[in-house]
Amino acid sequence: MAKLTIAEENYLKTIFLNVDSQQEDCLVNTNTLSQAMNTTAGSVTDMLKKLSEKELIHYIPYKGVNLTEKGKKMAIFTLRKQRLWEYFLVTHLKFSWDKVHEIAEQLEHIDSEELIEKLDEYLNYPEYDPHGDPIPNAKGEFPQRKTILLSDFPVNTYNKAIIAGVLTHNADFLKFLDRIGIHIGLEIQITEKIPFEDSMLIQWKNKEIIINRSITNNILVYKPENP
Amino acid sequence: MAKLTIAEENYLKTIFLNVDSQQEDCLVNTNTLSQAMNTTAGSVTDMLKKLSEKELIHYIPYKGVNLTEKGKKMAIFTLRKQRLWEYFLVTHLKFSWDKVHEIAEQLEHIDSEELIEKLDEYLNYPEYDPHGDPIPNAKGEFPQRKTILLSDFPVNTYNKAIIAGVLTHNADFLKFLDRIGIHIGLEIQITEKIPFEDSMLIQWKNKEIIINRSITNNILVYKPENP
DNA sequence: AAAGATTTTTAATTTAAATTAAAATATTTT
DNA sequence: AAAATATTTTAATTTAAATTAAAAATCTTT
Repeated sequence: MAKLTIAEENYLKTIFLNVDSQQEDCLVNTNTLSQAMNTTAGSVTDMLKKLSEKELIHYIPYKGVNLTEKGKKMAIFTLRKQRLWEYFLVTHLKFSWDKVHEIAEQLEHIDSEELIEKLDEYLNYPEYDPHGDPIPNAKGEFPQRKTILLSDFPVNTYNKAIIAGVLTHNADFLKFLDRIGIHIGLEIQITEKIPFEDSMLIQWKNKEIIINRSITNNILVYKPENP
Repeated sequence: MAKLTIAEENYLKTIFLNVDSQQEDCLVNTNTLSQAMNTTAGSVTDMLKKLSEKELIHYIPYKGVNLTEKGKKMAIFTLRKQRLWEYFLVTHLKFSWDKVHEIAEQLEHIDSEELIEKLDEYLNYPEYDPHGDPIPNAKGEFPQRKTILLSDFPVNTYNKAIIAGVLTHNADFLKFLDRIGIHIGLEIQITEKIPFEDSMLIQWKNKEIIINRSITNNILVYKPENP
């Protein structure tokens, strides 16, 4: 695998995360990247030219970018590193899930495939990181799981769900979830949808709370195996 | 603690390692540093000016450098990080001691005190790394132990020694030690000194070998508690 | 103590990445 | 479809670090 600079790895990762979710040949535009990476459009254009030179992206000026197969491979490997480190930090070093982001951002750029494969083995090949994000395996394959947004959960047809992950890693949001007791793996019951702010009434054990769309739009869930 | 660049941390660490062993107000010179760091004298001078600006070193042009208290603190913290990571790589991820150097060189620059303190706790506060180098604690204090070079061991007065550490981390040297079965903690018996190449006859269990000065000059030993 | 050798510093360049402001191109609105 | 607005690119600077070659200082030798 060719060696990339830290900035290059970060760009590829960000492009991957902004293109993946959407349709086939969708392009990410310059501004989206400059915002996601907290930099300016000018800096982004500069870097896009370099990445295009190296055949890591398909770049159409004024239109946007896409990853090449090579670029996608690198982006997925960076994600793999990031998520394995996050898993290690939370499960072994006892970091809280709202604090691991910055540290994993640094650790993910350590350049050693052997390190990552040994770390993966040591951690016993986890499939999901502490935020519920899938960890690609050494071949770059993601584990499959059908999840939906809590906000899209069909209350009428069914009403039990298990928390699978979160869409934002914003520290305040994560601390808020800690505070109310929501964590990955928790089984909740969705009792009612309330029009005001698209709120939902959810409950588990002896708890019953109302959360609005700013919460439900950021939580992924799946249906339990045995209803 | 003020934040340093990777290059700055490396310079401080190298100065520390080249000044520490010798007398009180010894100075390291530019050329020593350029060789130790695989760079040119010109680059070193540039960096020395910056470090001096930041009051991390005492720099006397044409004479050499020394660390200030502040610089020493930073250098020791960098060593702490490097050695804790080496310990982790060998004891937990099962790396061999000849392979950890490059990776630890990268890991030591991850910027998070909390990470290091949690790692230290997780590792159960080890005092020596896999090469036998002392790991400073969170206060910057080194464990104390009286070791001597195997080549200086007084064969006549006493003849048992325990391997404490190695002075070079050269991979071929370490693999050689693996090959002949010498490892940290091994108790050996020093049977004889032989003038040719300052060789020594050493033995343990059913093994008996002769090693010359290029080996004995790079091995640290100490005397067993109960002779 | 002067000549020659070695070491150090200075100064001019190079590279990767970021920033800013101006110019060019798209998109949206009327 | 032209005008107004958004976005994107270009070009000129900035910063950290490294390199190279020339100039300056120091050390060694006689």
